[in-house]
Amino acid sequence: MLDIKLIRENPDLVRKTIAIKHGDDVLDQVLEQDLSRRAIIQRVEVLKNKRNTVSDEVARLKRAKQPADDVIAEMKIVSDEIATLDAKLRELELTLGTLVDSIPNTLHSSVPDGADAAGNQEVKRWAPSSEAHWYEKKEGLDHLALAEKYQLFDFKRGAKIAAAGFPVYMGRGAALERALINFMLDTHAHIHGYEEVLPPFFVNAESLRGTGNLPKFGDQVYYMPEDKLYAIPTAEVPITNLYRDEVLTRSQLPLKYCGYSACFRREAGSYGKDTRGFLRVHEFNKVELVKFAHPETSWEEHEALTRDAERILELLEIPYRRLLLCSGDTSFSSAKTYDLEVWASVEGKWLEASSCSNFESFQARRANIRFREDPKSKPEFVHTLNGSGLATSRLMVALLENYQQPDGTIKMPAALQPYLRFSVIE
RNA sequence: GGAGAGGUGGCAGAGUGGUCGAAUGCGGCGGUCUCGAAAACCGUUAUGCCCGCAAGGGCAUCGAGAGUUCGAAUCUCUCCUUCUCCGCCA
Repeated sequence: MLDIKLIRENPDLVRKTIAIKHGDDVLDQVLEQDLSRRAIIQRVEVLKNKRNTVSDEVARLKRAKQPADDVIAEMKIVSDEIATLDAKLRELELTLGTLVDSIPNTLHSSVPDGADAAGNQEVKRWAPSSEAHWYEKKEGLDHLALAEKYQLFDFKRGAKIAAAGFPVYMGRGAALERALINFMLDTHAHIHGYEEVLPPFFVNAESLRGTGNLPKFGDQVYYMPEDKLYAIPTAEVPITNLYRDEVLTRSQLPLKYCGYSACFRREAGSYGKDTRGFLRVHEFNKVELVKFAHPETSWEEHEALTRDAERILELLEIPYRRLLLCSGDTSFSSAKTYDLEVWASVEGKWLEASSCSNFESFQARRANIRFREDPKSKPEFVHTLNGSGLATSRLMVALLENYQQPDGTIKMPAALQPYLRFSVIE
């Protein structure tokens, strides 16, 4: 959510942002309703002031055992008028709030212009060695064929017991998945200095609103109406909301959390696109990084967070590239986003495995997460950041395909050895 | 799932229709005293919104929302939540 004062004072900037991020052009409505809102507030507050003053007068008369019927009758009229205006104001604030909620976050100055994913800039490419062959399409079995050959995952039975897109991890596949999660958590917690959290996998509507998933992306989230709970699409939601409606102290910042969760996404409307195997599933596993940062250092923290995610890929020796998303591809809530894509050699594709964003105060304002510079100063909004560190599903595709040996066996990355009881899948 | 008791400022805890944004204590901040510190004493100590260049003024907020009333922390209803007991259960 943007600050209404920023919208009021920089309408051109906001109008431009809405256009770039393909939002609804609600700006004129917002400005108009903001004006009416303030006009009503001014009227109703004069009346309330009168009511308060006269009510004191009534109390004084009653104590003095003097009649107050005239004043009371007069105040009845004022009170009715207040009630009418208050109702109008409530309605107006509700619609205004919805409109403001639908305005996307403004972009950082370093974000390049661009209409869609084609405008994203590759800013970095990494491979275990500098040889070009890393990025060539390789012969061999793709991850699905490998999974079948070694019985690592069972998509068919997953579909039987749940639905399509809910994979079952079997045997060494399950062990490898678990090893990846533990390796990533340990690396972030013990080397990168994040505190580990294991959050609930269900959250309420207010939490989803705080991170910006509601109301705009409500159709992407699984909902259990009986309990009014939503299955989390990412651990970002529960972890960012840890400090919803709280005021932190400056000395606590930056707060850095890493957390594993299963992630549930309906992926409505994306049928038929990259749906094979692990490329697009309704349930997957992810280790998420979340930071609550001081506004002055949030951009440094953003670079550091992205590096922390990249470090995982480097330790696993999986080739990747970093993309700086262009203006048109940067998400609704984000001011700037880097995507990390891993190279899946048999698939011959770059697969998105991480997305690292700085939301500045956009989420913090929605979720009301603040800090105090010192004990006497006014609370200000923190900056929130997050990034996948990383999602296992896409990583698994790249890992299996890249580590496939000429003889068809799959070597396990050295970094995972402490977490595994086997060094090769054969 | 059933029964009962609660939710008040950073914390503890008074307050059952009118001078209550809210006693008191603790904590925090500033000061006096002191070589310094402690103690003691004095002062101060919420957030949001509206008007205003500012100084300042106003409105709202006692778990949330709705209602009764000229007037609600206080009365009514709904919801959330915490605790205790019973039942069920990994």
